[in-house]
Amino acid sequence: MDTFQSLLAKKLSDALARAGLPDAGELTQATDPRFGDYQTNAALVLGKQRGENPRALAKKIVPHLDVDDVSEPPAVAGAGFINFKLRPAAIEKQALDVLRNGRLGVPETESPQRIVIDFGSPNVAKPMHVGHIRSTVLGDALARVAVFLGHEVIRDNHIGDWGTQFGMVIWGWKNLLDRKALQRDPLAEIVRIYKQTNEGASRDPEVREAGRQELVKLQAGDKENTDIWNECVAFSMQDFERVYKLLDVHYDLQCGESFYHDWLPGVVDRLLKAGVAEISEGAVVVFFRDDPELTDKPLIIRKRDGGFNYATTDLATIDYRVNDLKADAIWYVVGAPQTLHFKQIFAVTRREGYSTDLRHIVFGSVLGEDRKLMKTRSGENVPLRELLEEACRRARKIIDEKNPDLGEEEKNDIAEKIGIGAVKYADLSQYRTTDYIFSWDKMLLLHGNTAPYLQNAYVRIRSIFRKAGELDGFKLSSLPSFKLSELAERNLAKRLCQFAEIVPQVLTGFRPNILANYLFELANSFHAFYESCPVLKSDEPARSSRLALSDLTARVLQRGLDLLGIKVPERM
RNA sequence: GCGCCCGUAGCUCAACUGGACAGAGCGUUGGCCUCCGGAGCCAAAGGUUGUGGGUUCGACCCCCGCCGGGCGCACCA
Repeated sequence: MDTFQSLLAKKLSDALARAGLPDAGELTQATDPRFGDYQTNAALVLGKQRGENPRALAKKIVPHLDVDDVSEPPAVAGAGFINFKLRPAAIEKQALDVLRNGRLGVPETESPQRIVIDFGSPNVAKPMHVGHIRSTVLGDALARVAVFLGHEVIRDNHIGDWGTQFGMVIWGWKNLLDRKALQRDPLAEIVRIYKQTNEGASRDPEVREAGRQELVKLQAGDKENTDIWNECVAFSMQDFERVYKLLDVHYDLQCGESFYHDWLPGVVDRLLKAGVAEISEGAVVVFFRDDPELTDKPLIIRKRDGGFNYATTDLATIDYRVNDLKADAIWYVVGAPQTLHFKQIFAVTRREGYSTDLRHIVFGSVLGEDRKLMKTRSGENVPLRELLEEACRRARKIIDEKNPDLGEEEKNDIAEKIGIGAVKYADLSQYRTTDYIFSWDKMLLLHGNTAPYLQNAYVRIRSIFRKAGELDGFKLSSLPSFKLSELAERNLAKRLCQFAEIVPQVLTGFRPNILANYLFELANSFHAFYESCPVLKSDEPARSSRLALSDLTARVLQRGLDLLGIKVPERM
């Protein structure tokens, strides 16, 4: 089905053709309600192209616009904008179409792709910390939106399970391990031995060398070291899984760096043979002499000592994703510090002739209240699991105050939905590339642009329907058409119709925050409607129409929040 | 030194990638509960978009120069 936007855009194209003008400009939601509901700058763009007066062009276009069924007569305004104001009858009809449409009117993409999304990527032998939250939450949301729009998505957790740190971990395991501590809290013990070994290595060259030897043995396939490595990976994965369960994040694939280990020599050989890479100062290096930005930034793919680094691994990973997984696109949801790295990697693959659509989706950092990278008091990274559990605890405390009569089990369930939702929403509602300051108080606020505010709007609607069921056994299947007599009703209905216009935009520019902002405005519109239009106490046909409007709001809220990976409670 | 990102109300952030008088929330001030959940609604005050130029019908957005902050630049991932 068409949205208002796509419908008006088509009608605009037709009108331009009839007026003997080329297609130009765009048709968008109005920037301000006083201009109407939709607007086009076609006349302005054409005016510039042809050196003609924009207002005169607009006046020439308007008579050719056949929009009588949806819009009041279009008006020329300002420098040459053409404004459209929707007719109430058109809103009623469109809202009904959306209500009956299983996808809430959201169109499927016309060019479905197979997309590998690389996000999360924690390191083994370290707990996940706040630094991982944006990648994980953002990547998951983008995956959900892409799936909903009809793409085939492979969520891949590129776990850091093969770094040089393993030499240290294995040496520590053999020399410092406390078995009892390992049983109590495996990951904490692994972190302890790693840190202690690291400190030892920085003082004592012999320890460092011993660690290096353990790494060499591991990479050569030594049985004992491989077993230790496997155990460390398994313990880490347990920690990750707990976090993923809390976050409701799931992967289709968890191919860590170790997965690509055997292919690295082949990658280097191939690039050497193809003349893409060359030997320089004993290392194998790719130079980008024709690229002014990278000309003085060579990429090492084999170190002087013969070892490979993560650039090599990333190249092998692209091979796998393109050749075996048949990816049309690969999205890397990875922090901004790696911008240069990905530019280099992408440049290499272009030189090799890959046509895959590679995107580095950067994001800003999570800062503490002091505007520095968020750390604990002692300067450590904040473990993600503890942060999430704290969010749930704080949510639980609020529920105890607001709604003490709920059962224990339900309270915990709600607390999890609110606490986790608040953390995710604080992240996703922000523009992707800006750093943001993590604040418990602001995040769990019950009003303002927060997850609890949106969840509350949903809960109020559910409450209406519980009551409706008690009163007269109301059933949604018997819905009549919309009758939107009040301004607040029409505003809400228009907003609901816009969901279909907003969702596809999330992927152009990878901006879940526009969906978050839309949902916030939707909740605003609903609350305004709720205040001024009684639902259950009104007479027919308004009553049924308002119930339908409420139902549709609940469904859009639920679906929209689901696309952000946020759950809604029935009560809170 | 070179490159990338950032600077918007007291605070935290938007602004649909060049559109109309730069919008929200928090906080502040003032209203609204005989009414479906007040975890709500309505309203007011608050701005030279870091700064100086430029491009054009039109600039928070693009270009150039400053100021201030963050990050990255050959063998860590």
